[in-house]
Amino acid sequence: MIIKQYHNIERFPVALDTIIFGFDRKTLKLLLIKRDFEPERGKWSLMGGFLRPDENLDEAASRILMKLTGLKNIYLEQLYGFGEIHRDPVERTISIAYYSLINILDHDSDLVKQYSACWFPIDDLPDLIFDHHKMVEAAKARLRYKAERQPVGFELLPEKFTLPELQQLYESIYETELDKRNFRRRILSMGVLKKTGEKQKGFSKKGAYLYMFDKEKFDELNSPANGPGISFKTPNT
Amino acid sequence: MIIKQYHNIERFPVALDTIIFGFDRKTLKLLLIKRDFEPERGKWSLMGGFLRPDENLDEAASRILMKLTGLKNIYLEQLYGFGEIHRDPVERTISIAYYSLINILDHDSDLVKQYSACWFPIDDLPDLIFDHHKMVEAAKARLRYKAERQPVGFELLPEKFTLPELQQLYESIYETELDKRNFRRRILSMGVLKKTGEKQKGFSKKGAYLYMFDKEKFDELNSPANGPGISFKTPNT
DNA sequence: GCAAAAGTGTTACGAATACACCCATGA
DNA sequence: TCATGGGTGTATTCGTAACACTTTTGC
Repeated sequence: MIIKQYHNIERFPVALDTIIFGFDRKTLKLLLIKRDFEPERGKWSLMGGFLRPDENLDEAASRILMKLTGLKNIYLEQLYGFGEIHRDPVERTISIAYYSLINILDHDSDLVKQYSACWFPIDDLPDLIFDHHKMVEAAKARLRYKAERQPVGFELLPEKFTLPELQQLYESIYETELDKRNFRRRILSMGVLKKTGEKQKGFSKKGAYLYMFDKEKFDELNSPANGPGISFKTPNT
Repeated sequence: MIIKQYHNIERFPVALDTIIFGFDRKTLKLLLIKRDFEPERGKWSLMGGFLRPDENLDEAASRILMKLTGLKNIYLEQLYGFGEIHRDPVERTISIAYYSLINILDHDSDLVKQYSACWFPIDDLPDLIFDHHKMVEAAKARLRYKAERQPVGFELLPEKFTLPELQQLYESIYETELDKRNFRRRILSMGVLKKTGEKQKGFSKKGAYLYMFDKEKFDELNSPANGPGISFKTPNT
């Protein structure tokens, strides 16, 4: 006999909440939405939604991210499952948190307006509903972990960027200042940056060289054959 | 108006599956159970169960671990949420995987018999049902990560243990051989081991000194005030 | 010509690695 | 007495950290 479903067990709504990181060439930011429904109407929250029967967790998170930003094929990674009994006052809900890294200039600002969404600097966030602040803390920790081993600029920066911008990004992530010379040496020694030869205009008088990520080199270095791959240690200076 | 539940959304069974690591002073092992119910009766599987309304995720994982091992207050950490649509052929189920570290000698062997459970060496596992092999891979990776920064022997070894035993454990986790002298230096330099003065009898002719973990020192070093804490890098030799 | 940001090299220190011999004891 | 596993020290290499001056150019 084939069983068609389990018996005597409870079923729960499964939510996906996404921490959306962006970087505007100066500050690391999160995209938050203002709730226009109860409970907690008017408060700030992460973008979220419920799992549907026809999608797996990654697909659901992707759909929810798309809904707010209009973006597809975005870096998205599962973070942690949150399941405190009263975390959602409406009904017992299990939430799987995801975090994503997007180029802040790419997103669809009409959609963002529609959701009364807003970018907040990571070190100056408003109060959040439910346990969303815990999710944000977990995402910050995970991003630091990830940045130690991969140049996260892949996702957070535009195609071409300068080393001072990349350094600025790392400084935001680690909430610390880095030494220019040591940072350059380390990041260049990974061997995954290509100098384009072009210089950035407009920002500084001298102008900084624009770089691109060399995805081929990166994939090569990160292939299983080459072990754990490149690494960028948590820096002190 | 206060809403009592969400509308027009699907609800899902939420399962917890636990990867149970043990170490028998020689080999790193996993505790698996033989399913005596359909589907996949007779195949091997991780110990699992469904979330109940009156417990959070950690509590549920704890209860399930207790059910098989008889052990309470065990190291248990959430790993990852698995939610492929057809991962469970009976019904769409979301599973949150946990891994736990136990001292293999502590568990209740009657319970284990009752479940037809069995310890398998980590490098010689049987086929597992559903996506349980993926869960095991994730757990192995996480354990390596954890062992880099904390002496996992806290949980996997008995109260008193020798350095050769601890080295054996690390060698199982990393699936590599380590240099005795370098291992000792590194592990002792963490400053979280206490030499008891006693020697182990029976195993080797000379006898090795027994050590204990110094939990106070460990907590001190890992307190937020002291930054990221001690670390044990992935070794080569 | 000067303010503002970009770019560059060297030294010092500490951590990780490689490596080989003596010690204690039970059989 | 000898076989087995336990215990110890040093030289070398490599990565990280600390640190200050020159270059370019828009104003």
